[in-house]
Amino acid sequence: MSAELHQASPRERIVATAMDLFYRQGYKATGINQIVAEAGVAKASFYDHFPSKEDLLVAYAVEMARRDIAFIRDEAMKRPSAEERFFAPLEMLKPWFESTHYRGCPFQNVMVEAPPQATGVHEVARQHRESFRVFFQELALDLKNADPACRHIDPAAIATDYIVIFEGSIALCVAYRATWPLDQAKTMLAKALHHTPA
Amino acid sequence: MSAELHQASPRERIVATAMDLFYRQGYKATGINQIVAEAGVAKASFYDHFPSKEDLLVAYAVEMARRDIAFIRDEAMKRPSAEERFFAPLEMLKPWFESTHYRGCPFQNVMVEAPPQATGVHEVARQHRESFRVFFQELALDLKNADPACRHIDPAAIATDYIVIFEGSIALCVAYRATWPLDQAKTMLAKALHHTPA
DNA sequence: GTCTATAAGGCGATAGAC
DNA sequence: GTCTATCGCCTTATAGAC
Repeated sequence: MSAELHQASPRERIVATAMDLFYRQGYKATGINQIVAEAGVAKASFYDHFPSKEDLLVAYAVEMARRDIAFIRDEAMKRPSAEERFFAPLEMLKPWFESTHYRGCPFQNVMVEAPPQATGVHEVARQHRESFRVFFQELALDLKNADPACRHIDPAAIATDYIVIFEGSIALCVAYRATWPLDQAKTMLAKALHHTPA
Repeated sequence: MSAELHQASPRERIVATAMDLFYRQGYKATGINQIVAEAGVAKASFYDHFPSKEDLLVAYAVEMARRDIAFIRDEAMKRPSAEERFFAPLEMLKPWFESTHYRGCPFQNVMVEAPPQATGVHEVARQHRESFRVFFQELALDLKNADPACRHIDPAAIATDYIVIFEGSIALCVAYRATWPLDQAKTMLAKALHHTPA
């Protein structure tokens, strides 16, 4: 258990531990025993806060979604130009993947590992993707207003393109254990921006 | 155990069972006990053919890759026009996802579930993606030669675009439990084909 | 090849004492 | 809240009889 978590509540320590282990090791590969040990809580306390392991998975997904969208928004908004903000989500992934050894998108992973009956988790993952699409649309609108060369773009259409390219490059980064798919994604998006609609 | 497998060798029955269960249920969710039971082989026979569960996972990945690329090539080559062949890989996924309840790409799933030290499986998955990229390049070249409107395209560049869009739409089909990302992918690729390079 | 039995351990989850 | 103990079940893997 890390030092900064020593004073947090048991529930917070459990969720914080799950944030780390579920992502790094996977859901099924992480046992309750390891979670309670690393969180420094008694097993009885765990089941006091979470009726089952699946409930913790939901809490994990909710918290991950919250942090993910908050982080990506904050980072993007630090960029000075609309174009830099537009590409920020892709730029941010490079150091993230290198530091996490290419474990990819937590929600792509959750879709694979979560039991089919765990509808709550799947719904959180779907909702999170929708949040991303909306954010991409905002970025595209921002760009449309700021850059005369992008005057003609359709923010909604660009956002849908963006999410397909975004997800695809993430999956490929994991497969190839490399970050070139992110550069590829950036190039493809740039082409989409300057493509004159038929 | 299904009827047609009754006369196959024990090893073939084991692999055939794994092809079904590893994909449908996932690797970690499928136990050796279930595999030997459904394959109709004794547990000792299983460990005679596969030293460990991980070895079966490698055999699963190899066989899945072989079938996958063979199936997609055969189906694509049945199409009469170069354009239909080019889009065939995307078209084929629609009924597949609907019939398998959106379990997505076996190799995206394997990447998530396979233990990190299972380097053999990860290598098979990476190689399979490379096979797809090569096939996409062949399709693009075919299209370039057949369609005067595509005279200007760069098959290698189109293939890289294709694989990013391909993987992305697969991941989104799983997330949204819908096939619209495949249509989106097709539209994006069509735009890429007719986009005049700068 | 088949069968049963079992080892050795992890799993999720519970109970009771403090 | 903590601790330990345990339940029942599952896991991968092995051993021995036929």
